[in-house]
Amino acid sequence: MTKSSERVATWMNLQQANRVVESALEQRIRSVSDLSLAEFEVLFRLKIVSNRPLQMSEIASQLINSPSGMTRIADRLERDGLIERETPPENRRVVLVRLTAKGTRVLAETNRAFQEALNQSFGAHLSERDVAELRRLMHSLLEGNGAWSDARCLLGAPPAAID
Amino acid sequence: MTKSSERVATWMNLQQANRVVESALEQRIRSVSDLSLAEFEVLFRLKIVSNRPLQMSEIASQLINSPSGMTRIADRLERDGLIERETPPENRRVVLVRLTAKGTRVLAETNRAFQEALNQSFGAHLSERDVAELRRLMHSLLEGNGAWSDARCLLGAPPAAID
DNA sequence: TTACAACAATTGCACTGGCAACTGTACGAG
DNA sequence: CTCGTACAGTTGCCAGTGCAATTGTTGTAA
Repeated sequence: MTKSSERVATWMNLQQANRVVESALEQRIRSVSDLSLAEFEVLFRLKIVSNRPLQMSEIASQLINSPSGMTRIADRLERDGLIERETPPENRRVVLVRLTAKGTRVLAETNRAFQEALNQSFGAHLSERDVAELRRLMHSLLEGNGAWSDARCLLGAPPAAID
Repeated sequence: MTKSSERVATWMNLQQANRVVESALEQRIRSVSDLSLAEFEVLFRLKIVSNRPLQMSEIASQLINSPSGMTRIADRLERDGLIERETPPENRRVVLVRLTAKGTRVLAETNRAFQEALNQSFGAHLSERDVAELRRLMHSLLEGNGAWSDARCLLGAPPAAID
């Protein structure tokens, strides 16, 4: 197989793997809550990755979706009472997003299902070593495309416990 | 870092890498044609992966999108004169999709851009060895999630030349 | 002070894609 | 033969998302 077609195949498999895992996670999350994967990820960022109120743009850049998309997701989460928006007086341009008590509770419950599904997806045929190797490769891929940012990952930051 | 949070980080990086590469490819393709990435992939399957007319459902299962989604994409491609639909007399349930001459031409042009973008995305920081390793991992991941199918990849089938 | 550029977020609009319901076809059981 | 079921594809409808334009805010230069 040529170098070029090897890359095509790899790209296709990457895409497929992503979709398969994504849909497994989405299904599992929906089975225990009303959250979409995107909504869950926002809550996850707020509590487990950062554990502090975040600006809309911070969350958006971490998840690589457009500002407008972020606004929509926040709309839904706010409507359901899982987050609160607040513009700080010292900079009235920004909007800080924080979890509500309900949001924290729902996240904790949903996170259990998420972790289960994740362990199932990655644990099934991948050794711990494989996972580490995979992460290294993703790291390289992101760097190579100028998309690496420490803020975007959990690097070195163990997740905060959920109370 | 715990085993669990390692997996979370890996999953997030996988997702990010996928999005970054996807958007790079999409942009590059759009810069030389009117095709979306999804539309390009259908043409690519028809000519380069299979090089024969395919049923709607065959293409859909390879790309893992819903039957209805496949119909919409085929609608657009047919409207633009890139593919033709034909129901064979021996089984009037199915619809065979084939490339038109125009479709073949557009694909050939667009494929050049696609390959360039792909080589740029994967070639930048990944050695040939890395790419092979990545593919192995994706293979495991798909198998572990019951989503492996030889039909879905290029395994062992060198791409046909585009005339 | 005023004018202007940069920035954060939101809104209007259009498009894509999925689910569920539907049409038409093939095939097996009785 | 005919009925019922499974199958392939399409359509109606709607949720999610991105782009471009807009609002409101901050900082800066004249």
